[in-house]
Amino acid sequence: MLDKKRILHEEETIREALASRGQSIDFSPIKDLDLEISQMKQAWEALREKRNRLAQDIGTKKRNGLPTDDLMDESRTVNELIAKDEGLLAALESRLDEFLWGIPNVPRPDVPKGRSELDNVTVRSAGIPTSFSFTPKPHWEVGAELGIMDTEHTSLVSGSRFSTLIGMGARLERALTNYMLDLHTLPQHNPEGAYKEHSVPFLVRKEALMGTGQLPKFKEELFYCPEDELYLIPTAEVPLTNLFRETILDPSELPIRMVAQTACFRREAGAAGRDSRGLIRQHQFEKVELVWITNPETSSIDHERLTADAERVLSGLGLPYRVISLCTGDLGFSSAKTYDLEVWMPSQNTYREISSCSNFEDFQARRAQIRFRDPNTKKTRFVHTLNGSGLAIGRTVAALLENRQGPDGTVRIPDALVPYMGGVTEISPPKKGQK
RNA sequence: GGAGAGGUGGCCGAGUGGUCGAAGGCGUCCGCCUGCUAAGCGGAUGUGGGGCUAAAACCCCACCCAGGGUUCGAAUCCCUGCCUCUCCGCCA
Repeated sequence: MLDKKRILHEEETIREALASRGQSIDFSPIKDLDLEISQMKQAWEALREKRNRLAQDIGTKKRNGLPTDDLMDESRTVNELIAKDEGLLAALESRLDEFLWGIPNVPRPDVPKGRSELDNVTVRSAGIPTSFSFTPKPHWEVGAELGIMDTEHTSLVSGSRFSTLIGMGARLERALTNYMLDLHTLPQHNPEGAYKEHSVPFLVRKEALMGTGQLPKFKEELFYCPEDELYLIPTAEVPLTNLFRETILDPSELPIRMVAQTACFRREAGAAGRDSRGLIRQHQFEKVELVWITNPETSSIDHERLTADAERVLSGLGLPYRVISLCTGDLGFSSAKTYDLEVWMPSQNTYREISSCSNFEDFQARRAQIRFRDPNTKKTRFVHTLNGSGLAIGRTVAALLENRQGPDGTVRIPDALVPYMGGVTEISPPKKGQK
């Protein structure tokens, strides 16, 4: 959520900034509503003051045994006016809220301008696209031939966009999870500062999703359990960030670095037909998520650090990737700046997103009321929040199967992962007659 | 699922209809005292909004889990919801 005052004071700047992400928003309703609300509120407050006075006077008189009927009548009249104002105020405020909660974040000035993903800018790349002496297969074929991945039978169980990893496939997923968590949590891997591991709920309330920005606008993307009014998390960002909702932090606690491995659940409404095969776009996938709660003064540098932390996972696994800066038109609703990490996918002969690292500045903090006390002014300020995948596990499995496949279908395990695989260095196709 | 208890400021905790934004304690901050530390003494110390202001001081409104209700007046009474705890049952 944007600061209402900022909208009123820098209307033109913000209007232009939002236009750069393809949103044309007319702020005049906000101006009108705000004026109307503040006038009405002042009137309402004056009435409350009057009622408070009357109630006090009645108390005093009663104690002294004096009559109070006239004051009580007056108070009743005032109360009617108050009730009337309150009804009007509530209606106005909910209209203003609806407006404010639906406005996306303002891009940072250093975000490249553009209309769509075609205008995203490659910031750097690492490794070179894997070359093969044969035609590389898509990961679902590699996985099926290795007997480590199933979708056919799984669809009978859960429908489309679900899969089952089996044997070494499941082991690979577990190894990746542990590898990533170690990389982020162990001090020897993290000279800049280790992440604290969290194990969080997968079901959350509406308020948490409002806080991080998935609601109210993107309800159709979420799985929902109406009986209990709980939503399945689309990312660990939601429980992690909201862990600090409605808190005032001491600046010495910042930055807070958290990591959590969770399943993530997404309905993928509107993605019909896209990436329908394989592990790229599933209703449920594992992800290791990094979250920072940090100081506004350092959030920009912190964003670079967080991105570098996610990159270390890819380079550690020897996967070719590139970092792109999302242009204004491709930026997510809550984000002020986003780097996507894209891994090379040989079967598609292109890079595919495997991590998204964003700086939300105070957008989520304002929604979730996460603040800290500024030691200089002694006043509360909103923190900045950052998060990024470190990494999406399913997509990492896919990338490894594709980039490290051999002509006979054998997949070599990266050195860094071998200890986590119990010493296994490769996954080979089952011999004929075996399964 | 059944029975009961409870949710008050950073924390503990008092407060059952009016002078309560809330006693007392702890913590924190400032000052005094002190060779240093501790103790001691004095003072300050919630959040949001509005008015006034150069800025403060100051004044007003709201907030004692949330939402309703009763009342001239609610932290206090009633209802609903949420959450926590205890016991029983069930269960990974």
